Amino acid sequence: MATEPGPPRPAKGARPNLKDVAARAGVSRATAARALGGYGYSSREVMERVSEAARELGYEVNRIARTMRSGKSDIIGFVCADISDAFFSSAMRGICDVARRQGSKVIVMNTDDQLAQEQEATRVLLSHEVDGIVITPVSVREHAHIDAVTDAGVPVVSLDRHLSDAGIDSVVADNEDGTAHAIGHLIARGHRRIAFLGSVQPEEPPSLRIGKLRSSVAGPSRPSLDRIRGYLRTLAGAGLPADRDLIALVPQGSAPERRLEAVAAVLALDDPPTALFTADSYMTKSAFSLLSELGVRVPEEMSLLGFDDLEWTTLVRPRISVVVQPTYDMGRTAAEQLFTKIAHPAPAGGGRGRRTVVPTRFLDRDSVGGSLLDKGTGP
Amino acid sequence: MATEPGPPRPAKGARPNLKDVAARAGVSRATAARALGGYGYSSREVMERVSEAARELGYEVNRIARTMRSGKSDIIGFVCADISDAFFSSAMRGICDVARRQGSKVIVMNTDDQLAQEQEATRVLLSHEVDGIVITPVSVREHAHIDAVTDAGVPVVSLDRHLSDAGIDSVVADNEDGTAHAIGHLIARGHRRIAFLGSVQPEEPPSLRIGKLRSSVAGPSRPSLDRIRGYLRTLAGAGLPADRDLIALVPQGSAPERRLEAVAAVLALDDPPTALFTADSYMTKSAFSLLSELGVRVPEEMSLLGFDDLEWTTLVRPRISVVVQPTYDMGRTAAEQLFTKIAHPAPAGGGRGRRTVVPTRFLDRDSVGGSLLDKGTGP
DNA sequence: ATGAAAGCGCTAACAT
DNA sequence: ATGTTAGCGCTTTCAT
Repeated sequence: MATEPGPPRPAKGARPNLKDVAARAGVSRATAARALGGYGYSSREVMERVSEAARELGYEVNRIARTMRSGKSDIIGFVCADISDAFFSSAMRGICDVARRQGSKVIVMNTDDQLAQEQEATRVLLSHEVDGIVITPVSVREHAHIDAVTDAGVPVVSLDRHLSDAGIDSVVADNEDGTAHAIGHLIARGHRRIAFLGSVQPEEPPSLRIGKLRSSVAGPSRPSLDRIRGYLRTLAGAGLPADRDLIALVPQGSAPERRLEAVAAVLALDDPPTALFTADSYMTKSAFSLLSELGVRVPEEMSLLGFDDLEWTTLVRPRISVVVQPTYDMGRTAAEQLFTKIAHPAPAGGGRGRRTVVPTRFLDRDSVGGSLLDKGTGP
Repeated sequence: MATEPGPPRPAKGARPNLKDVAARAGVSRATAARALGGYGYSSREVMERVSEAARELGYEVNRIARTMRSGKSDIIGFVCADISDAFFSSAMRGICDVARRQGSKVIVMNTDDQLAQEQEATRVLLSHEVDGIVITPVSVREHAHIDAVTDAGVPVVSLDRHLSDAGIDSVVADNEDGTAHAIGHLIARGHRRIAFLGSVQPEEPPSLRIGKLRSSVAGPSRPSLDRIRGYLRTLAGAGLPADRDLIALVPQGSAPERRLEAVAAVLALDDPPTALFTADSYMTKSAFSLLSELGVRVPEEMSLLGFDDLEWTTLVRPRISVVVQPTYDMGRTAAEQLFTKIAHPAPAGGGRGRRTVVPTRFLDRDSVGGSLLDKGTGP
């Protein structure tokens, strides 16, 4: 039992703890903690001896114990509908990258757009003492469970949706303006009858009021509604009448057939549109599929313009013009704001909730042509 | 200070703990824990009183404290190259679904295929006391850090890659057979010169030996190499010569241009192929793009067959025939095996590591035609 | 069937 | 600059 070359080692094959390191370095646990944690005072010599011991033992702090003591877990939560969806997995990557830089990790919870699952997710995350949560809320009205999180002193940032009248920061794309720009582009190309194909939350359906001069959609801000607003606003701004028949809304999460039917119905109108604006990637896919199946030539016979970029939009012919939102950056931004709040806890009450709107970009490709009704349009 | 209707409540706005519940129910902490946890004995009456108190207080167990005591965190880790990649996000969803059923959560760590990041990821997960880890290892040889995890008594399941000679369970697709089937299909359609376009780990390059009668590729099993094996094997089985010029391998993570060049080089051969087998989704995309740009008609002038299904493969014309791996199910299966190991810890040493190979499916669509060399092929 | 008490590994307040 | 000590919230013997 030599003691000189081999100072105390933990007998077990288990992970060494701070006591082991301290013993090996011949100091107290508190000193070892200070030396390793880099806080408080410790002499250079002790610092070296301790980190040497830690290295030899392969010591790694037990973050559970640290969390218990400090209240900081170095874990944040991401609550979304479905991580396998391209929007969320891209945002997730942005969140992860920020978290890593902060020494934090991310737990993902899928809700499938079910409020009950979202409520459970927040409870579970709270019970794991997460430092904060990025959430894409199912509902923009029912947010008692989210308030409960902030009430517990845990910062929350809402992604992709503003929460009405909750003092919660949010990061969303400029859905209304992005759509407005796209519709403006169609109008500039001579289109007068432009269809809007989109999805809406079945639980929070919009109530559309289509008027001769002004049209509007009631309900709180959310991407699906804001895009309709952008559409309506631009039409009105150009003095064009809105036509209820040109607006097809299917419930979110509908079977692909429902979307196809919606597109087909619009195409079959007596006075059909000359351009289709598809307000989300699912609709864009359905519309493109159907047009392609029907042999409708794009953009010669029908223009197509969509929201959300996807890999395939440049692979098909014609390449689809789209409005893109910076999904990765939205995740990144949400996470950055979250960590700011974690570092500087708001003084209770928290104010109004900062709303960050990130710009979309319009990618002009080949799926929009001049309107057939608009004679004299060059190639 | 009425005590009858309002038994003790925690004064603070903070989360109530077991002591609060116990006090309100008028029992000891141990009893409250038993009643809530559903273990040990407790009278029906006490049980009801305790859960009533818990409900009233909005009590939720503090899992950090529970983990500290029990050693079980109800968290598992998923270590992958990049969660925004479709393969991983789909697998992730499978893992999450299983975890949820088990009352567990998932922390994701991205490695960008960097060994150093993977090593750090495993260390970090260990320090969070995760119950197990699903990992897609960067390297199939360098797995000391993974062994360290199992040595710490934490189960690991490897996804998409077998670990050579490590006693670690793995779940992979039947890359070799899936490819063999696809190549067999091409041969049956009369193709004799079939190009193989794929990617390989820059750190673990394969050494190809192309012989008159037999060809082989050295190196441990991994998807990229196994697909080459399936290709070579099928060629040999059909008595067809392998041609080194028809095999183009770019380093994984190469810029798109590199892939495009590789495809172009194969097309420009003096004796060009009549069919292209693209061994991963990136290559499929590059090949399709280039063919489309060059105006090469598929499948009339060139057949195309790929590995991995993607949304766009049915959107483009012709629709691409592909070999698909069940990504969601692979994640699900890996997680199921992980939880089995968590529930029944292996008796140290752990045996040889169970290898699960999940079948791929061949989706015969429109991108494969009869070879031009093969006269008399019907439409 | 219930309670008392120890202790998981760490950090932070206090003492030296 | 370093050591001592208490305690985070829970689970789990061990008594009763």
